[in-house]
Amino acid sequence: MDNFAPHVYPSTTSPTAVSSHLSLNLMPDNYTNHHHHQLDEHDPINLGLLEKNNSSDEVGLDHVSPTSSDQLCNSEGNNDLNSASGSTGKIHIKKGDKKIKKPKCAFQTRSQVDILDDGYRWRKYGQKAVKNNKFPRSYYRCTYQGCNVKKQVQRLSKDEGVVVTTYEGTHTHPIEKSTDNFEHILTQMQIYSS
DNA sequence: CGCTTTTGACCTGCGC
DNA sequence: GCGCAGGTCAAAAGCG
Repeated sequence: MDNFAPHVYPSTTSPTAVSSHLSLNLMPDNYTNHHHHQLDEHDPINLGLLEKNNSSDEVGLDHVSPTSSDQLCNSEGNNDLNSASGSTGKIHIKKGDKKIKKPKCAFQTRSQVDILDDGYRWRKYGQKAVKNNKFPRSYYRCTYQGCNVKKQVQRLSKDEGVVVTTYEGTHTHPIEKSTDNFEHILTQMQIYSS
């Protein structure tokens, strides 16, 4: 994993705040109208998430205190979502090509359900067992034509109630469902967490 | 029938 | 160079 660590945004105990974070970060850059404070790398709480030199080379998510419930986002890098593996076949990145970093955001939420309806349509394309985690990590891709946004969903083994969703890239299209769905998400979260 | 999920194989990068 | 771990592909199965 030579990926840069995603920024993990603080998911809060307040569902409303979670909602706002989701709606903010799931929108493509050009849909983002407002800014909020992103935790920087000097934040001691997030160092564990941002540093890669841990015993586990996971993004460090397992090292996060579940109660801290963080949200990380790396918005630097290139937004060229089609460059990773443009054509079919097993070619991922051509040898010699410059590695292009995509923006990555990770959300840590406390929920019984792994898949949060964020308004986009996703197709699962893989699942892998993760070291030091008894739960597998699932890989999803946005099904919108031409949109190469990916996300990973993983449950923490240290706290089964915590789900980490990592978004990679930015959507090239508007959200497909009403953002009212966030209300539903939050309702679900509240139901399950009670 | 078309779309999604499952799952094993394959590829790549990194550390030793 | 080798082994490990993460990420992706693609065929088959499942489902509405």
